[in-house]
Amino acid sequence: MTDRRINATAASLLGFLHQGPMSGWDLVAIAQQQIGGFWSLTPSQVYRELASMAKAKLVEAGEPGRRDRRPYAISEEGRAAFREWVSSEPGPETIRFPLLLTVLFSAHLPADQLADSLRTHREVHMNRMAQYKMRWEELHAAGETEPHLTATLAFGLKYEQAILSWFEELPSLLGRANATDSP
Amino acid sequence: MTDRRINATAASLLGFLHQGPMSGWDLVAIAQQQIGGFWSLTPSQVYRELASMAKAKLVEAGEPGRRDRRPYAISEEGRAAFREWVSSEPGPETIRFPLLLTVLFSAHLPADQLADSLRTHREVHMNRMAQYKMRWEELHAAGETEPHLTATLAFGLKYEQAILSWFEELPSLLGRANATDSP
DNA sequence: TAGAACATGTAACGGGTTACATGATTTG
DNA sequence: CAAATCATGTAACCCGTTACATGTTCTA
Repeated sequence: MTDRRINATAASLLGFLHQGPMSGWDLVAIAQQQIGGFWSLTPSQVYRELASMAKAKLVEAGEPGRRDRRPYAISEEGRAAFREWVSSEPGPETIRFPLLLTVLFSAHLPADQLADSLRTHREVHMNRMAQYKMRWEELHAAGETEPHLTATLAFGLKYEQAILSWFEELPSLLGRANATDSP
Repeated sequence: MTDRRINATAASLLGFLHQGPMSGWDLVAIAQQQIGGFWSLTPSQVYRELASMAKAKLVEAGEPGRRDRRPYAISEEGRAAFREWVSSEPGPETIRFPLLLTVLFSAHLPADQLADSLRTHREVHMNRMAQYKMRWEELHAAGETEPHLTATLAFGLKYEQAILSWFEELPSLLGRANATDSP
């Protein structure tokens, strides 16, 4: 009887709650680790979604434990809403990459400033790549039980690799003036 | 004296308006082609931003031509606001890929439904890749004058290639049950 | 015992999305 | 002349972001 379709962010919280009751804090942490690479969410959002889902009876708040941890449990209606969401067509992906706007319009920018930005962002992605690789090793060392986790992590690896590869060919595309590496 | 910082969407419109006055319709088209791959925007947004920028004197509306085309021209204040934006640090990229949520939670989904979604999305990306390749050829045939366009297009190619490569290794990660190709 | 990390929230704003309305021009 | 396409917009909603407030427990 859930007539209002839930959004993807709420749905992902419900997805995690299938593993058992969790607090907002737990959910932020697990979401950051498992879907952070392709689905960002902030603590504020999590608490708001939890509150609104509680109102809609999709989850039930338990008694606060130590440090006010308030565990939320998924309800039967919650499972139904989740099932409905997961079987609906996933929408197209959206990507918003400010750095690429900067690159496109970098004729209006001193060359060294562009190079700075590129260097900074490249480092961010190198770090992310390193993180993903570590996680990949961990998963495989642990015996590889969860193919879905592996599959999404594989996406992260491909994605970061593509970006790094782009950074590498950039200097030759833009001309050495904007090289990201030093002389 | 522009104390309110403009947002990236407005900034990109100003960026395009450096080429000369354009109507909302023109801007939607050019944005779709040149930044659509990493920065989505809708007609509604464009018209709203134009209206608000006109109010803030960053652009000036001209007389409507045929079919009510109303050309907007960037003003001196607009150039200043753009310059300020382009020299500010570009923020981190955000990506939201609903299909990956579906994959992560696909234990709650019949295998054939997942396979359907995967096939559909894979085709979308194959088409995008084909588009990008055509555009790449066009640019190079035309004599390669604009390195920034080339650079952003190169990103699109890398990105789509990464996604396609991910689709290809998916069956082996998820087990043949969810293969995207037929027997 | 002070400061760091934990934990939960609220309020407001901005902007992305969706749905809808309207009229002009072109083409079959 | 009817239908398709071009072109501009408005209104409302939802949701992501940011800033802030508050109290708790751990640890150096």
